[in-house]
Amino acid sequence: MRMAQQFGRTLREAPGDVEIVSHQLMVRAGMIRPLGAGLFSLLPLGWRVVRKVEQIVREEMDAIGGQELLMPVVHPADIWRETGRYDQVGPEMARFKDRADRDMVLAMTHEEVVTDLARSEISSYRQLPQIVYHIQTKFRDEPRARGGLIRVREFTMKDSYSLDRDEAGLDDAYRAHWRAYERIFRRCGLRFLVVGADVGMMGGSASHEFMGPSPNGEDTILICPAGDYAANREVATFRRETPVAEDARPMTEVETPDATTIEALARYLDIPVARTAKAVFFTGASGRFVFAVIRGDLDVNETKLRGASGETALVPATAEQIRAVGAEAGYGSPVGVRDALVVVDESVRDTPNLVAGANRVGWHLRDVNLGRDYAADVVADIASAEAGFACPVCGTPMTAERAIEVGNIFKLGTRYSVALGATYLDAEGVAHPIVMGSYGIGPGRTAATVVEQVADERGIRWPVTIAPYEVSLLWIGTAKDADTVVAADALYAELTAAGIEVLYDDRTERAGVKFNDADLIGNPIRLSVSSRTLAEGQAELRLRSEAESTLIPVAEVVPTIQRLLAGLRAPLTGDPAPAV
RNA sequence: CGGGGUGUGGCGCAGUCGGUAGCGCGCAGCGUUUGGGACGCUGAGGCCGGAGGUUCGAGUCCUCUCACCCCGACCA
Repeated sequence: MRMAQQFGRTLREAPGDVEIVSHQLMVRAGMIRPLGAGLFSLLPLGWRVVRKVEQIVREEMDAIGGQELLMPVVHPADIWRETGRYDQVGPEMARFKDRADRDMVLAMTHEEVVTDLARSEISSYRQLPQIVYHIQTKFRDEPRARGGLIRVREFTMKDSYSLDRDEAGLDDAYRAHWRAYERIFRRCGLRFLVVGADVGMMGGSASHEFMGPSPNGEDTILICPAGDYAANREVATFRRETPVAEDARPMTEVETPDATTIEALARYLDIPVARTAKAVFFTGASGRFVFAVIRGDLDVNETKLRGASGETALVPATAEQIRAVGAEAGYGSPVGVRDALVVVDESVRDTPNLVAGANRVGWHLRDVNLGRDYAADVVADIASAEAGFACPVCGTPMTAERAIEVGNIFKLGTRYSVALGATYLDAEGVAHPIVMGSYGIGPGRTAATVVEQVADERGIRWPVTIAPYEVSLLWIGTAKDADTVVAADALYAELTAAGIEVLYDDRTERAGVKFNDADLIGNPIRLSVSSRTLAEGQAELRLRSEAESTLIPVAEVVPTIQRLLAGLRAPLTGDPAPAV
């Protein structure tokens, strides 16, 4: 491609409201342009990158037996009503009516449609297993889009679905996807981790996320440095300390003026925060009051609490709701509360004689004990894991890292096939629901996450596998320097003929402008010629990832670049590196 | 949805006490320059997010509204 003809220009400065590095660089490099909140056009340069990611995804999905198809973006609401998600999913699903006043939705995922296909296409165990996938637009009306391509409202997603006879088949499909995803992200040059995750609105029995570590990530993952464990903080567990061995003492009241926070309380009574009990109040989606109790040094993890309480959603309770169950904000404890689901963290079960609220302003209770002074409806792990907490497997203190979710895999089981009646007949003629899995990757978000990881102060350093072009070719000098332009034109033709992807900066610009744009756009190899190099019959070669350049004879440009490209590709694809 | 912020030419910004809009970059033309974002001259380009109000007069003051960004809530 000749840059003089390229649609979309580079910018010296990013728009003022752009914050994160991938967003800035992709806008400056002329790869993306905003249309509205969370809505982007992909310009030719950016679209090439995303298409390359998609192509890698296709190849790896095909390699595990996936069959590509295409499902609609617009769905009748009825099919979402059949699975119950029409009411379960909130305003993040866009809804509208067609001209005949029928309720319609914009697809935010495709379990319903693929299950509908399965119930009409699959009738026998002989037709299973199957993996189908598509790369299709999704719309999720996020309450807050942010970070360029990291969190958008409209995006394309590769989603695949496995259809199996039984759990063992699902396990195979799940493992196959796991391996395929590892290959995909490795080929994209992404640094990533696989972590255990929450199943969320998808339902089902297991889920893992593929996370690209980045300070701009929206998720926190906990990692065991010994390599024994990695999980999203939403679900991360940790090894608990051994229970405190201590006889229960009689409960007594103590006046604690102005001690409305755990810290203030511990200071006032001169006790460790770990000897206090903290109460946190929520109203569940069912309308039930959820009364969570946890030791003062820990925090409640809402995802875990949701699971333990059986509620699909939790919102903080209001002061009136808190008083209605007999508690008092700031001085709350489960002692004497009514009409509430009391969920107690294991830490409280394992630590006797805690200081807890008296449900009376200015008063606390000493030596409160679970079972004697109040009852728990549920005792569970509802604590949030933090950096430094012990690995649940080996006990090593874990580290916490921010990361971007680039892919996820779910074992769905039979939730959708039962709801929609997608069944097959086994060899005995008995009907069974199809066992399903669903698996997603966001190619645009993957590309942006790579940028987050590889950017330097000059711009992007694309891995060769997903760079918009393999080579940036530029001539240095003036347009009147006809010989230089002729030589560069010839190199462009020669490289292109050899099947090498070249972005040719044929513009009449000064050297600095061309170098800076090449660094910004970030193709892995830069080749430049000028009257100076040509006088020696040479061209200058430089890798975007390195500071040093070398001169090579013009006649050897094509084989040299082919060798370099193979060398850059090898560590990403697992192909053998060429002999040097 | 709560809190904070910003809307002035394609991009980055200034605009004081209310007096009829400016700078840098970019863009077009000409000339000089030419290996890491050159210089000079000339020029094009703005309903100051929108609506209402106050005023002789509003980019500037008031009210409402819209959009975008950040933090939080939320979220596969």
